[in-house]
Amino acid sequence: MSHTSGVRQAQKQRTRRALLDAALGLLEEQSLSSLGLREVTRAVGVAPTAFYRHFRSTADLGVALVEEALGSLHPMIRTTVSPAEDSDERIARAVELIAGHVAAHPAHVRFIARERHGGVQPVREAIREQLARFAEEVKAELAKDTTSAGWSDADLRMLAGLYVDQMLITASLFLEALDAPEEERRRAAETATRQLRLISVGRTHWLD
Amino acid sequence: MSHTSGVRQAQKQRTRRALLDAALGLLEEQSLSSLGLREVTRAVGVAPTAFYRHFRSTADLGVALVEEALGSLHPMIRTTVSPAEDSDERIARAVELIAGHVAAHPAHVRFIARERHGGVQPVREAIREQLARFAEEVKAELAKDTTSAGWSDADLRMLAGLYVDQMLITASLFLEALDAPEEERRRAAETATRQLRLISVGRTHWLD
DNA sequence: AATTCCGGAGAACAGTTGTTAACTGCATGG
DNA sequence: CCATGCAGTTAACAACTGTTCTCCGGAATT
Repeated sequence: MSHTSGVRQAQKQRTRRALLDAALGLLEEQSLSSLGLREVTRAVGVAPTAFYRHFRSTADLGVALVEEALGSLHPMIRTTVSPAEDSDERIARAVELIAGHVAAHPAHVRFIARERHGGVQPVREAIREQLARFAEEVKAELAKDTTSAGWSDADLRMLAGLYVDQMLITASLFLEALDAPEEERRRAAETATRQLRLISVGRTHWLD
Repeated sequence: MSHTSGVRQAQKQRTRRALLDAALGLLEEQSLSSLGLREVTRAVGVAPTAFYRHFRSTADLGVALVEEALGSLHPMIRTTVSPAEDSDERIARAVELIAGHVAAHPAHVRFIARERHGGVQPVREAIREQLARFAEEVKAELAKDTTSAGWSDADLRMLAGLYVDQMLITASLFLEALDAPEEERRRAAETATRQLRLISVGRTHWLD
């Protein structure tokens, strides 16, 4: 039987975390396909060979980062997309939630935006998979809404995909405005809100 | 006076083209920040130092690729977004046009999608600038449309941005489906059409 | 208390990288 | 026709890369 805790495993997890954090930091100014294994271990202060005790390659580390960045985000979906009395209020809440997430985890957001179409296939695949799960969850939530009565399955899928893509666009918009003066950040939120509102309008008149 | 043609300058342009093409080819499986100067010259069959006769660095080459990939695309905007009798017909024409462009220049599209949020700042900047120009042109075209009567400047800007983003999303969707069976490509076109149609519906009911 | 297990260190490997300098050959302009 | 300009070459540089093998110390197991 393998103890889940213990001095040994705890220390291992600590260096693993250090590797992930160091990589995430280095990835703010480059992309994964140019991230060197030695570069990461040097930043942590550990021997290059120690890297192999945790990851097969930097691509492997990238996949782990994807799970970390997106895996813990699923619970957020339900509360965001779920129906509310006021449509505008739900939109405002969603925009605020995205803005807060970007401010709290900018490196994670940058990593996803960068590697979604990046040069490392397994990582692209992992992101695509997570986003597909997101879309499916959004679709399931949309199906509950009374607004979606009479919608075809393809229509629901289309709208869910649109929402997921819009979420990423909004996130990367906030990311660009992170270090900018507050006025620009306000304008970003304004734009995102307007766009979501237009989609919402299109939604309510879809079956005309 | 410097002759624009001549055996000398012609040969220089030929190797320059060879460098750009080789780089574009190599960038199908990696990102710019990991693209080596020697890698490019080796692919062309030229000495590494010859690279410097054309570009200061690989980032510089990247900027040149951006101009090549997006610079020649501006004339397309007007004809695509310009008003038509039938809205659905315009949408279908736009989707077809994007699909055709992706099929004709897949490497260019992949490059833009990859480096838009990639690890090389000057290239990101160049892409951002070109896309901003696109958005402005789309906005100018939208302003002419009778559907946009009574729209505020911020509303027009929002919609133009939405269209530009949607164009990129659609392009990268087609890109993923390029080597896939025809049925998947058809579904991609279907989804893109539906999404544009929903935006169109939202547009016509915006001022309710 | 003795033994196994295992995360990490150390050294060495062949190969790669960007950049420099000094060169060569040939089209160009006077 | 001769002198200049300049795209491309050759050689060399220090620094870097991923990966292998061997080893060490201490926690975990018995």
